[in-house]
Formats: sequence, structure tokens, C-alpha cells
Amino acid sequence: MSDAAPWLDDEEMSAWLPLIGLVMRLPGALDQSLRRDVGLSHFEYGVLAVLEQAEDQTMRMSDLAYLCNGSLSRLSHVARRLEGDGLLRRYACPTDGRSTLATLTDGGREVLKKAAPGHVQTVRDLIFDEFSRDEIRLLGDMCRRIIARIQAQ
Amino acid sequence: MSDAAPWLDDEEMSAWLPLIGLVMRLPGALDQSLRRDVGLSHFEYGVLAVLEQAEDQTMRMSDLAYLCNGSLSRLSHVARRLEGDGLLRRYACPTDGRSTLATLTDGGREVLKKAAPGHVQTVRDLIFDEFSRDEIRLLGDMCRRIIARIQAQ
DNA sequence: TCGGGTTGCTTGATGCATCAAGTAGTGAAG
DNA sequence: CTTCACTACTTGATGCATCAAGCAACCCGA
Repeated sequence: MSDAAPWLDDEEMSAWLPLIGLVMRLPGALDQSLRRDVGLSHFEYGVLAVLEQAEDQTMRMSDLAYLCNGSLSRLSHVARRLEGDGLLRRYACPTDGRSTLATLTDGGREVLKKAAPGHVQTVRDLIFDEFSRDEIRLLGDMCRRIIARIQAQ
Repeated sequence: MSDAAPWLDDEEMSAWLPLIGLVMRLPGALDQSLRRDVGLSHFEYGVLAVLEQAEDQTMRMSDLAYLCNGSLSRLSHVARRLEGDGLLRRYACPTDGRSTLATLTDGGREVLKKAAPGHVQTVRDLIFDEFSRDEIRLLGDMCRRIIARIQAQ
């Protein structure tokens, strides 16, 4: 936390503007190809993708929400829709009656399989084709450091 | 554009996850303090802030939309609300009847003045206090390169 | 074992973003 | 001077995110 807070100088501004530009434009760019290919938003895709990597392809709602960078409320709404479309299923946790477990269905796996190649291509086109290995590591580190500060808020 | 599109490897994944984490969490973090302080979203604040820097504090809607990283439609809706709140005014462009010019009102300037210190503080807390000058330059460059690819889509 | 506090999740209302469609002005070819 | 395509913007409908409130289930101390 800085003591005084003078307005950003030119150098800072010429990093800040691109950063918010990125942050505001990337979600839309990611949504577009996924919507077109399989009718999912990037957030919905993320939910399924995280589930796929999970033990038994099953996860507590709150853990899922955290890993998907969204609120529990947002996830709850989205999970209702995805469940309605047969892409995941929810059931009460046997060991803790408060928790809900979400698990990927066969339909969900299929949609993921269908969506993945196009999505990966988009990600490569937008990010990884642009940078060297070293730059990629650096980018990841910087993002992690900012996230840590957001969490600390 | 890469030829094949194999799934991301571990190194790529450990940059990709933080990047989308950042992109999904930063907007909310920026909205929060602005909402609390002056009841504006970050996008609305951005519209006013860009106008303030403009020649005569006035700008064509489409140029404004571009600089604010949003669609013209989004800006149009937002401008209607901001105009309703007396923070900006719109009027027909005298030289091109298709264009609309938006200009900052005194009320808009006041709100900006009230919002700026807290917002700058947030931005410093989240970003600039974390990084050296060199890192900041680097971050800006990387974001610019990604944006260029998004635009090229 | 019972009360208060906490956790985990869902829901309904509100407000915002997005998309497609519509209107109107402009420029340029014929 | 008219028509056609294009640009600039607005609008209305839909669907999504967010917030506050609510409801169980759990935990823990007395």
C-alpha cells in the first residue's frame, strides 16, 4: 500500500491502458469461439473443464467456484443451466449435508471433447503463438502476483 | 497461427490459468471500490475518464467506444444512463449528421474528481506497488501484443 | 442437548451486456 | 438527382451476473 496516491505517470499509464484493454477484451474473444462452436460461454466451459480434471470428475460446488474464478452464486446459477442441459449432475455430499457435489456427465464429456480443439486453437492464436517460453513463464508469474493482491484485498 | 493444436502443456497451463484468473477477477475488484465510492462501474468511470482527456472533453460515440474497449451498443446504453444522471451530454455532430458527440458536464467532472483518488489507490495497490519500472514496461508490452492479436481476429 | 454462530448453497430481484434489427445520414456511381 | 451501399448510432428483447436474503446442516461451548 503506497502512502500518497498521485495520478499515474506516463509510463504507468502506458502499461495500465493495455492491461485494462486486455482484461476487457479477452473474455469476449474467448466467449465468441466457444459460443459459435458449442453454445457455451467461457465460464461454462471452464466449469466443465475443471470438473474433467478433478478426482472422479467430481467436486464440491465451493471448490469449483474458487477454481473457476467465480462466486458461488454465479456457479449455482450456471450449474442449474448446465444440469438442465445434461452436462453435469449435482447431488448431496454424503459426508457433509451442507455441501453439494457436481459431477461431469457423459454429455458433458462429449461437449468438452467437441469444444476443446477450437478453444485451444483460439488460446494459441491469441497468446502462446505470440510469446517465447521465457515470456510465457514471466507472464504467468506477473498474473499470479496480481491475483495474490486481488485476493488480499 | 499454429498448424496443429495439441492441448496446452504444463508450462503453458501454469501461465494460462493465472492469466484467465486475472482477467476474470480484476474487473470485479475494480468495480467494487468505484461502486462503493461513487456508484459507478469501472466501465462507466472509464467513459468519463476518457472524455476528460479528450479535446474539449468531447468525443464521437464510436471513438469513445473504441477507447473504452466496448461496443458501440454498450456505450450507447451506458451513455443514456450517464446522461440521465447528468454526468455527460450528447448532441448531434454539426459536420456529420450520423455522428453523436458526447461531452462531459460539470457534474461529470465532479464525480470524476471525487472518484479518482480512491480508484488510483486501488490501481496502485493491485498493480503498481507490486512491480518495478522494468516489469511495468514489460507488462504493458505483453498486453499490447495480446490485444493486437485479439484485434486481428 | 441445546443455543448461537458459521458454513455451504440456492433463489429471486435488479440491473447490465449482448445481439439483431431498425433508422437515418452520407458518399459515390451512373 | 437518384439509387445503392455503407457508416453511425439507437433500441428492445433476451439472457447473464450480482446482490441480499434465506435455509439447512454443521460445529462447539456451556
